[in-house]
Amino acid sequence: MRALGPEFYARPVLEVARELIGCTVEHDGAAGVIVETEAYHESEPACHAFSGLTPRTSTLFGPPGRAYVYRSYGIHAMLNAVCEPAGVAAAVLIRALEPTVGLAAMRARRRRVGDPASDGRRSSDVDLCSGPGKLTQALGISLRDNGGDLRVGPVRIFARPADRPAPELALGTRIGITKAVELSWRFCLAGNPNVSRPRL
DNA sequence: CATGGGATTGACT
DNA sequence: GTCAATCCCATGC
Repeated sequence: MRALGPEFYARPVLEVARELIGCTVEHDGAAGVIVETEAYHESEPACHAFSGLTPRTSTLFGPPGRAYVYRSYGIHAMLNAVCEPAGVAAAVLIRALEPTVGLAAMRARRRRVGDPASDGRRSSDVDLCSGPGKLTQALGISLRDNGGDLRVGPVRIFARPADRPAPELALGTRIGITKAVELSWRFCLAGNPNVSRPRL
């Protein structure tokens, strides 16, 4: 498998968001195929970089092909791929994966600590990575991964195998935002059960 | 320096 | 369907 480099990400963010569907995210021995993404761009108010360069958004304004990881609701880490040329702030939020490698490690990291009653209660493995906070927990991705090179790691993204046809996509509006809610900048692998709710 | 608000999730009614 | 948890950081005095 080939890790994607800056030339892949240094393009319009909507294009990258579409083409990341079917690619593979890997970290610390666990991996999954991307089945859901959202695009964010400095020109629209839902993007963290809308109000300019701050310490928090510096990764977004930096070179493409890096990880932008931030904390949401004080609890969850969110994984994004920085896109467009350096100086233009844009990123693709990775929202859901189909788990492929390291399922046991994912289950262990997703198991709630200090709650033995929850062991074995998981309905199925679609709960492992079916949301942006879930997949970072399952893969062990944390804020320390912010700014890391997605070609080199520790978090890496690999190209979709060239011998397979482009997947059929469904698109809709982005989830959990209060501004620019009308933009259809969410992309899903049509019919995949690992997509987060609401399904498209 | 104090305050307020999330690109969410899981537990509960 | 409702709701709390929890922390980083942007903003404003």
